[in-house]
Amino acid sequence: MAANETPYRYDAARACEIELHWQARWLADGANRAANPGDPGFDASRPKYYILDMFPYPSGAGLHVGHPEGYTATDILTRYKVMRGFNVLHPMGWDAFGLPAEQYAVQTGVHPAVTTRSAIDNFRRQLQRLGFAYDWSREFGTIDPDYYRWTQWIWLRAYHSYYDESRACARPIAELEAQCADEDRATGTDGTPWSKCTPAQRQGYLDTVRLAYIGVQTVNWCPALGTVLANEEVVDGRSERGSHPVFRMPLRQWMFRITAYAQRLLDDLAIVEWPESTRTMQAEWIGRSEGADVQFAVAGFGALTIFTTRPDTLFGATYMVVAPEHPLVEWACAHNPASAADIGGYVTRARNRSDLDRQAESRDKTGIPLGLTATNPATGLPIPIWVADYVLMAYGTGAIMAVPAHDERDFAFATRFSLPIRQVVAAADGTAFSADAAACEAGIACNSSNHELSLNGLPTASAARAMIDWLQSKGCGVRRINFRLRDWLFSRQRYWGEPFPVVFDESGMHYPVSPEALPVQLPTLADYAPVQSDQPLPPLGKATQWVQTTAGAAGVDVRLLDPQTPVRRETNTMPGWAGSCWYYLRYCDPRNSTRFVSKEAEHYWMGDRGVDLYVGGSEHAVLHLLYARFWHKMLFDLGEVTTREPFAKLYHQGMITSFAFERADGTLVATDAVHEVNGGWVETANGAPVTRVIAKMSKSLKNVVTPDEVVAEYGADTLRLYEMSMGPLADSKPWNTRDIAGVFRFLQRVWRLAIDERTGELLLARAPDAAVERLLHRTIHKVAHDIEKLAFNTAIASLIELVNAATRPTAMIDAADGGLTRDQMNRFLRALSPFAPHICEALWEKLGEASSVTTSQWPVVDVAMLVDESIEMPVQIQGKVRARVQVPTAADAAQIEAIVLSDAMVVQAMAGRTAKKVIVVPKRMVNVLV
RNA sequence: AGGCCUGUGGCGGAAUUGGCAGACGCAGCGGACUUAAAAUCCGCAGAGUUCACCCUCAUCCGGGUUCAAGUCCCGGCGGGCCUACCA
Repeated sequence: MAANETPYRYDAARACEIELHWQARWLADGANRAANPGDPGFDASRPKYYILDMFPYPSGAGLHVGHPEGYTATDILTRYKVMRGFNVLHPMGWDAFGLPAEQYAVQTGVHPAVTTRSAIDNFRRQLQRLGFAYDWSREFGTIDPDYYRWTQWIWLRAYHSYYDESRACARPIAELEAQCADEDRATGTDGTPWSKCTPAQRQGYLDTVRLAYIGVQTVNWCPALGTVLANEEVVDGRSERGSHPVFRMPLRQWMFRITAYAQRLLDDLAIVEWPESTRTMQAEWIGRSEGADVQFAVAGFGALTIFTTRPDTLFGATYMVVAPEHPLVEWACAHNPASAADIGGYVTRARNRSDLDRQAESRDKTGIPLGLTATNPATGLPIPIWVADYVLMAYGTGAIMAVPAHDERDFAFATRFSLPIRQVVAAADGTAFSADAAACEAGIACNSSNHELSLNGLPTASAARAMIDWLQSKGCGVRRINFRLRDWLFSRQRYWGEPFPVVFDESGMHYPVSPEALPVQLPTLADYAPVQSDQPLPPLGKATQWVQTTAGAAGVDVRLLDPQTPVRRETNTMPGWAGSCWYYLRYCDPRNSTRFVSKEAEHYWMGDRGVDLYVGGSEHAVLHLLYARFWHKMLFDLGEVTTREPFAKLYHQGMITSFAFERADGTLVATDAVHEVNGGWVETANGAPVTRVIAKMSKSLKNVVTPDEVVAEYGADTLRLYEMSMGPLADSKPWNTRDIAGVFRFLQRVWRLAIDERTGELLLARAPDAAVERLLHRTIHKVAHDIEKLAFNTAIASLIELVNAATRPTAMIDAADGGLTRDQMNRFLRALSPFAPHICEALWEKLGEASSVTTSQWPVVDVAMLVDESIEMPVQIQGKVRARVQVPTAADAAQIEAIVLSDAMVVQAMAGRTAKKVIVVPKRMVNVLV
């Protein structure tokens, strides 16, 4: 009965029908295609805008409602910018190589090429079902040979380049080779002139300067994952992914010399419009510190060099510590057989301890004396040298001078082993030095003089300068800037990644594959499982036919190697980050088969400052965003791109969380094990009360929501609108299924405003209501303003207010009464369309408009409609609101004051007292002080 | 341990950045329509107080600046994120 009365209602079925219809049409019409310069239909007079979402990694589980949050935001902005006359590039693709896909394949026994493709298909289906205005003609995946061909090409560009410190940019390594030959430069450790060097020696030298180089490094080896990991992928001594233990071991690996770019990566954080927190995290990761290298003489050994940020405390250095891996340790054992066993024992224990264990013991310092002394260059006194694992080989020089009086770690160590503590800095505020804690703050140097130098009385900064000057004059120290950032380990012992375009001959020398021979295709391997072992064994090693080949077959330039030469391919693969380092460039020109991106397309879409808006999660604040910046800067130096930075403006959407329930003991309960009892919640099994808390969505808590289920129940427009109305884009917000009904009802009201649910006929007002017309102008104005601010929640609130104001009461039978006129409806639909494009298309068509609402112009606002003739102003007496007065909008402060003081309510509230002072803020408020 | 962010009704959140706290939505309550319900429409709705009006109190707690503080400053408490022996 009821259904018959309103057969044209906007319900889930109708929403879905409309959405599928328009999604198919957009795709068929190429509605969201962006034309490149030179393409038919390209309009050079329009400004460009490049809006990018972070590359999704398609997992087998499909999308959850967190994914579309950022995508909906960028979609709204895209549609808005298009209506504003911009050429908008808004692409989507897939980051599909890497560990998770491979792990999933190993678990299921289905080849990653298969599982990845089906995951991509599923992601694409889900995204298209939400009606996002991506230019799907630009879609690609990192696993496409047409794409990774260029990933390999960029790697080769780095391989063929070195960092010219004098010019602070990357240059072709051929230039350096030519210089070496011209000058017959002595290279390497033994000083052999270039002309006398063997090819292997020359290559060895060049490998010390290449941007993509091979070298022996202490790496993070994760036996459970069967691969090594980058520093960025290791958290608390465990793998970031899967949380498996990670061990340190030396290995010959491909690296990127990202450290050459440390200063520029730091400096250029100033020219990007990024969240402060993200810039801070990158700056801290790069970790610049200023200080000095200081040499301490060790009898027999030579100089022990340390790095310190506090050269001003050199007089307080009472002992030294080297890392267990430091060469001095081995030397000490060789020269002091008596204690060699003890030292060796300590070093072995320290080395076998994973970083995780070191972490667990945290402040409990361990160490053992080396039985050596060094001479403190400032005091001339001998000080003992210890080995301890609180000093890290990878930072600085792997050795420190210990100043226990002014360094917490050294203080803890000195206390533990009863080493002397010598104060050399006095607190600036005169606080006396206490022997139970280190005083690390800057202060005034004291007890710091020898017969040539006195720092006494100098504040820390100038004391440090004076000390460095003195050390430099004595030739035993030098000013130095040190970075925490280390070179980027770029090899993985896994199958599912880009192969390196490089081969080795029998002597172990490496040769690049020539660019024309790219891509080096990843061979199809039936057994791709990682080998769990103590030693890294790349799975590609099993493809013996592929690995063992000839220089000619591998595509090595004949000028480098005779085509018949037997060579072995590199069996490591690139890490998952490789593909995402440059995908934003490929989107500019995704089908180019002769260049990674045409100069013209790159120049047009990247413009002066790169991607205009980049939206993605803050979890990539360091890893992806640092790597991509590094690649971009290399490409910039090599003349391949035109901007210094890839992403001009970055925005992190917040996480969508969910509810879970917590027992009295703090443990969590799955949502399906709880039910609501008059306003509270109890655990179904035992009736015990539980409290609702906010938690991450997880399978175990049964609180994961997928877009598919929401779309089925309400439609895509409702899902989009709900996610945008939840709160500020940047905040983390809990999903509350109950709230979705609110925005769904809003869309139903929009529909009902335009359509008679009983007949399906248009409902349009005869004449515009003046108040509604004013409100419409204000709404459109506010929505535009809010979209530019990415404040979608408040934009939606104002659209709701407008619809509520325009909604005709049920009792109003005549369709031509109330509601919106055709012209008003037209403008309203255009303003709503970026948020809920499908329903707007359907109603737009009902209005008789021929083309799509998405190609219409953003409605024009009459600024005269934004101001009223008179406004109500609150009047405070003594800071409390006691009255409201109506004043002309144009009234100045004096006129307002006059109106206020003559107002009956005000007079009454003042109770005969006289105004001592009247503060008038036009258009805001009035405060009368009596 | 340090750094950054954050704290507003029963709930998600607004507040033009110092100017009427609680927009909008959820949940709730009342009314109209209906035989009834659903749906819809119209209202109410921070707390206190003898309907209402008024008044008082109210943006985690305590101080401060100001004619005026959710907003700025100082101190404390709670929540979140990041870093964590980096010399």
